[in-house]
Amino acid sequence: MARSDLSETARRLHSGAIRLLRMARAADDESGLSAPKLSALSVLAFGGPQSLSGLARAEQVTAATMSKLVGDLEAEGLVAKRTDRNDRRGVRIAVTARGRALMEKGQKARLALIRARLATLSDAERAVLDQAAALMLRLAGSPP
Amino acid sequence: MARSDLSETARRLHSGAIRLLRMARAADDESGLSAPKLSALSVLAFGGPQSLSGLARAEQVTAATMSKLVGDLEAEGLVAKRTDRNDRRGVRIAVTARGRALMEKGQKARLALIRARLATLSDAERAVLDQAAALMLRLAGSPP
DNA sequence: TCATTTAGTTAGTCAAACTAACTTTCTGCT
DNA sequence: AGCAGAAAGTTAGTTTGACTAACTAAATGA
Repeated sequence: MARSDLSETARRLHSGAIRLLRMARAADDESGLSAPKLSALSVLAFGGPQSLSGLARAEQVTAATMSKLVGDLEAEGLVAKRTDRNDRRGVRIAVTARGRALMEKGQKARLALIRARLATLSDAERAVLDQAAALMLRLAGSPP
Repeated sequence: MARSDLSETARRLHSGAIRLLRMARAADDESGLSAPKLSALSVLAFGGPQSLSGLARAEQVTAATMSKLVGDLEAEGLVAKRTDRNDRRGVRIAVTARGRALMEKGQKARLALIRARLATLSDAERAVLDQAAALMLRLAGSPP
């Protein structure tokens, strides 16, 4: 593949990802939670209880930002925060059942949008996207 | 493809797109412009001069938000704004040479990141991503 | 023991998003 | 022609989410 083809693929991939996420974002309003909140809940739901700084790192924001956001989530009963028994400087943050339910609802709506669109494709096309998803995660340095 | 496979593909595609864009965002700081500004400049650079409301629609924000942002871009000499001769209620906004240069620089940096990652893949894998990009644009209802 | 580092919180600031209110211009109907 | 309603854009006010700076408490290692 020539250099210009690489650039073209990069450009279209970038553009495709942006548009796909914009489309999926339309479903977020239903949960009544912002994207940052949903995202943090998702990290907790899938990764289990975290320290505040761990959560901030996962979300690529500062501890100050995450401290505020977690405070809000706690006030809304979506996470529970308590002193870390192994290191009393820190806290452990866990998602509550309510928080998990809301997060799953939000995610379900988002994925339903994508899934409905996927259903309009052929099996071969879907297989392409399946492989591409794994490649994209690899490109970004994340585990699939 | 079964329903659960569809959901899994949707989940991984969603996740892959998020991570890919997060990775690409690392390059944005170099241009000294925010993502919203770069995005608006991009729309103007590729789509030609626009009305303010057209630009707001393309970026999926309100006219108020875009009015402020365009005001800033104009102050920075990156766009030129003038009354629309055909409808004096409105304005035409065009990217300046300076704005275009900055936008292209920013985009170049972003795509370079993706391209470098693409270079680590096999030809077959790249072909998969190329096809996937077109499919993603189709899924999102955008022209490739 | 103590200097340094780490974990988290709070205050202040800024950008970007929204809504509301407003002015100007356009459109279409009477 | 006149006018009501709609469209285009601007400004003010508010909220959220991001950052930095400053701080306290706890942990670490010399």
